[in-house]
Amino acid sequence: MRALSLQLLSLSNYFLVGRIPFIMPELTLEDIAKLVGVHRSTVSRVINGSANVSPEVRERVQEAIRQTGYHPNAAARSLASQRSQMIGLVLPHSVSSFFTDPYFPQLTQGIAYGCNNNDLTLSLFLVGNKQDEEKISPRISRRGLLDGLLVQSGQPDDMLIQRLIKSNVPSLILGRPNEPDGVSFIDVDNVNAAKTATRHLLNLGYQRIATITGNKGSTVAADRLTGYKNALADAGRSMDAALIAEGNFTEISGYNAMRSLIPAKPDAVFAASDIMASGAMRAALEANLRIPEDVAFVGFDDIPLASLSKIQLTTIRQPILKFGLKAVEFLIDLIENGTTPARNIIMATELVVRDSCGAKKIGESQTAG
Amino acid sequence: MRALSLQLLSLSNYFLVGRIPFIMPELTLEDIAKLVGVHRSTVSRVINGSANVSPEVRERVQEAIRQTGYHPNAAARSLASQRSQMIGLVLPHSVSSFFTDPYFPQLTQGIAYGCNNNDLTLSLFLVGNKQDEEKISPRISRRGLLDGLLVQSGQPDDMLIQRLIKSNVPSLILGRPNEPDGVSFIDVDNVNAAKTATRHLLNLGYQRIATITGNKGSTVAADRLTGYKNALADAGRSMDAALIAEGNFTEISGYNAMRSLIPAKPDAVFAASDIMASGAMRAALEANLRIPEDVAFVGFDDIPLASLSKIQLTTIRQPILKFGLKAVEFLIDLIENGTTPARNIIMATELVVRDSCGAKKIGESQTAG
DNA sequence: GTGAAAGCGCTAACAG
DNA sequence: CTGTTAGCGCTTTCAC
Repeated sequence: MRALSLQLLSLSNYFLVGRIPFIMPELTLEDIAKLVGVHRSTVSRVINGSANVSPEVRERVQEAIRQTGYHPNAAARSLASQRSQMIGLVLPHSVSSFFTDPYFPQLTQGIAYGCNNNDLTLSLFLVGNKQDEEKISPRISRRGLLDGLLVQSGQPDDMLIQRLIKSNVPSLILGRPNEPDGVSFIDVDNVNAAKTATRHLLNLGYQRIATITGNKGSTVAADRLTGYKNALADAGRSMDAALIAEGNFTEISGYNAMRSLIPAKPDAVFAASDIMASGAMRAALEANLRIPEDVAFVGFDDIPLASLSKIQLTTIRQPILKFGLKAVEFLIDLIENGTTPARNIIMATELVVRDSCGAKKIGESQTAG
Repeated sequence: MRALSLQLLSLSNYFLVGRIPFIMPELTLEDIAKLVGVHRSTVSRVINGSANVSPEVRERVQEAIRQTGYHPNAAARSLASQRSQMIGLVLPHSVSSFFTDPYFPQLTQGIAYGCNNNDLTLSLFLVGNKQDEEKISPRISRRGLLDGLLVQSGQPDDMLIQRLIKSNVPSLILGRPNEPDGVSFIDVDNVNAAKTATRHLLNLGYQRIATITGNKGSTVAADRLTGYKNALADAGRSMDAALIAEGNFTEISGYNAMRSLIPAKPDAVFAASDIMASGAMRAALEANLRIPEDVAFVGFDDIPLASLSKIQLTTIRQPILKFGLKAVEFLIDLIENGTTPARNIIMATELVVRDSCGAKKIGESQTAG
């Protein structure tokens, strides 16, 4: 150990050690190599876990790295290896509900954990406005920066997505894309989930089941509406346009949608997100409607609020965290094994029955009766 | 344009164009240079906005770049310039309330927008567990990856923070650090904000003002508690330990804290976060206490929920988005002008009066009387 | 199993 | 104003 320190003094970076004693010198591979008495490439081999190094040399190199606190330079490594070990997460402007709905934070968390598990660095691109789009797009397309891209699916008019997909870097779309031709994506089974939710209401005996949809144009919203319609059709029910209201995945839009729905006297509502369900329930309560006696609710997402609010929300649980982890693994696969042909993964969801749908009360009365 | 395409064919990357017609060739500076008929460094100059280029050449180069869709290689640029144009945002494990509280998502958004404004790329490091810490730390310290670091202040036992600060890359702590020696930070004026909140309750005539604190050990929690105590002391009130309950910035902790507080019969509560205030109000309602008649509430943060819930919350508004933008600018300053001596920025907050504190009702009755 | 040599694609003095 | 010349610190054949 003493010998090591002395040798350090003879390195090119010595003066740094001398002048600013508490700051680590900016060591290079070459420095470590000299220290150990081997060639640069041997040190590189042990760092990269190559098999062709004798155990004895390997140990000495590792010891030197430990002692000196050496870290390889990321830029140099990227340049030489043509791999940055970095992936990007792109959230288009159209998902501006970004941080009002807990969905995206949780998704981001899942992706971040996925990156941790795989020794990847995550870059976050949040598009705030049209200007941002112009500035972000070249940053993302710059070669040598990102090994792969996770792109959140948004509105059809998001040109950004189209541009990025064509940018040569392996991409995976989060959510069903508007134009799914030739691009891989990962999604949850929104159609079946919404169908399950609606059928649950149907099974409970509700007659006038309304729905509050997400932004028209987004594939999530479309798929959940399809599920709702399918359930009704399967049950032989007719569709009533007065029972379909459009929201945009915000609380206030759920509130407004519910107010527009009330005249049509729904006895149950399937909302395409918990946040909207929450707004809708607020509107119902304000109108002196009892939940679930006068009007029952089922949401979508299973955000924390769903189980915390006074009237606990029956909802569809999305495996958001798992979704993020899976997305990272899928992208890695795409990077390593090529993006063609395009593939996709559809993940299952789960119905969580709580109070707002009235199942428990109905169950009780049935037991009582 | 046609001439350009023909010339392109003679470049080293031509075969790529030939085989995979729809994929852009991996152009280099050299390719653009040959195309225009100038030297590589001239192209570099126009890309980097150097003044020393004749307008005519500049225009020709820019045209070629536009036509070819050339983007400089990020790794090569970082390596040569010793600047990556990337900063990191590190969220230690101790802020695991990360995505249950809208605070952090909003902060992240502010920082992301700050990066957009300054042509910076943002890397996100979310520490999920102790293992992550070991894996993330070397990634962050790798030279050549990050120009600077934004580190969220957390618990005193977060060794990660200490390690990062010493890692040689310019760092800025978000929130008052536990050991502020020699490191720059940016924070909101928690002490004064909490004092303002408490004084507001005092001025309204409440006699038994309780507080729900954040995690013991975090500086935010400590500062807000100090503000509460200061306000009481300034008003000549004695401190009652039974009126201080500890939470941890989660909804459920606010709920539990309130339940433990109820026997002490507080007539007002200052909660150190809106989320906790929300949990506390839930507990109060459950105990058949009216808000604000039986017990008044003031929160902290001004999250969207505060103005959306049935009983609108009086709270302290933090300029979270602005805070994030400011943090990025501060960090840039630190990167460009050095980190010593350490400096800090303290941002002001604002009291937002709504229904939960009873000010309006008291105002009405005063007006009436 | 290890060393030598050749770049990865760019920036940045330095001449001229 | 532009070209030349060195690298930045690493990976990766290729010999031996």
